[in-house]
Amino acid sequence: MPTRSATGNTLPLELVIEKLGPVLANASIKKIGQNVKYDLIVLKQVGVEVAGVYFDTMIASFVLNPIRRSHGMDALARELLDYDTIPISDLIGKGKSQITLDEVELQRVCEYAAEDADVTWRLYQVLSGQLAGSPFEELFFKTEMPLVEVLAEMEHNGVALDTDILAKMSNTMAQRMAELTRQIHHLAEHEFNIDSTKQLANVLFDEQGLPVIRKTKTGRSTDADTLETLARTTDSPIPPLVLEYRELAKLKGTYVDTLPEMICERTGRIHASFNQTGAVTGRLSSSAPNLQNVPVRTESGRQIRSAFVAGLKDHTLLVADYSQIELRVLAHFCQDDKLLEAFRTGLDIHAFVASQVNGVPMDEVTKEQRSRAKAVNFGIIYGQTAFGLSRALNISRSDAESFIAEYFLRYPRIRLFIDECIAKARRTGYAETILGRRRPIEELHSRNKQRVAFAERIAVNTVLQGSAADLIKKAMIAIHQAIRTGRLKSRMLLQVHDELVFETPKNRVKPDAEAIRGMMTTALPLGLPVVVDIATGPNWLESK
DNA sequence: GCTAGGCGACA
DNA sequence: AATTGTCGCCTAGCC
Repeated sequence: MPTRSATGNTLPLELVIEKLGPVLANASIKKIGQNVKYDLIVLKQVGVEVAGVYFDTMIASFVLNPIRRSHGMDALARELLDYDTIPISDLIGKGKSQITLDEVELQRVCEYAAEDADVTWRLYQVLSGQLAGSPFEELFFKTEMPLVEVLAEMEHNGVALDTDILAKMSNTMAQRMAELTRQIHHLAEHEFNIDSTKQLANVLFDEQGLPVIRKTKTGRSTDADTLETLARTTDSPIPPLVLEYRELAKLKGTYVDTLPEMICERTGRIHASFNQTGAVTGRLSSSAPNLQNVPVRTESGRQIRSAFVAGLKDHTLLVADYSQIELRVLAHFCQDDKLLEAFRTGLDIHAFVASQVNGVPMDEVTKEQRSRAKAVNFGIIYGQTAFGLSRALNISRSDAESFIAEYFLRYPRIRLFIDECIAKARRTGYAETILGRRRPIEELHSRNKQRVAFAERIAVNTVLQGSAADLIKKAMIAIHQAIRTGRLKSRMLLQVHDELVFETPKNRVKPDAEAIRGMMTTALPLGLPVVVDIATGPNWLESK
């Protein structure tokens, strides 16, 4: 049964369904136009390109458009289209050839959307039959599909930005960068482009005669690690200046000067895209702009968060984040008694592990011991080796080895879980999350040892990262439902993997916070406490 | 204009 | 070789 696409070309249904499997397994398909404004761009591209390059994307919109329709999202799409006239051409202009939409083209885009919705609605009905009773039923019908609407609403809500704060930061940073530039050029005894790693390497390693620490694929590394080593081990004054310059350049270029340009004229807010299949593990991704990597680690970076504000009168931002969620998921899967016990009694998990591994009481754990335990805890999630740990902690490899050995001695069931993840992936060809989301993993049978090791790390990490993603998606759907029924007065603005940001009426903070906490902690039954920390404040910095 | 590489922001 | 998953800025080099 061939299905007519938006462009009038034929697309065999069998092919569509064949394609859908990997989407559900969240394989290699990178782009799904699941958000309204992006969908329309995609349709425009499909109209221009036909089902070639943009094939995968088109499939995705086939699946997702009808859901929007069934939830009355078409009005939302029209509303967004209105103000997205300019961003559409902007976005296309970014990577593709420049296209400016005039009135006529805009009309055509709308027609494509309508026609596509008709076709995909029929397709969806067929797919429903295909998927009913399949292993993907819960994941597809109860999670990913309902989430489409949640994401559409989040994108529609947008987040308010205080541009005055950023403008002031920009000025301060520009001054400091000019001063750093002057100093660096003076020390190098000539001007050069500090942003160019190639030119910087020439200055540092050729002209200044500093030792090469590490090589990249094409040259000599000048990354932060390298510059820190140079700052520590040589008496050249240049590396620390470059480090400071780099930090400022990154913040200014990526956030401080760029975010204000992304403000929608009509709404006065930033409407990022939350991409539903942007990550192979089942996590969301965010783009245009990416609001999932807004700085928080360094003090100057953190300040950028103060520009994200509650944009409605008598509202506050409310931030709810899962505490140690991936470690809790690990505890859920491996059922290690000591780990479960630690979470059930609400202990500081890193300090607890440190006390176990070092054989000292909890209250005698040093900062050093705790931070090592923390690094190992994260390392487990990433499939770390002794070499990797030694580098991360700046300790000897043998120390790292003995620490890891001691760790697995204390937590044998974690070792068992890791081995089972790998064995299962080898047997079935995929890693599987708590909701049955699958990620195909091919390289476990490779003859290349390095690739096998990589595949093994993926096999473990995907289960943990993906299950945590499943959990928060479930929570988002529940919360969205409560918002729809009016039980909650908050609006969902952002998702940052283990964190949700809301805009909440000030007089509703208490009831909404408790309801949100309740839905986040019970989104899926893990068999151990799930802890959610909640904070409020006038901006994203002070809500912590 | 487009792409690859280096780098670095986040969980 | 050496810890998972993303997005995006900037440069350099090719067309």
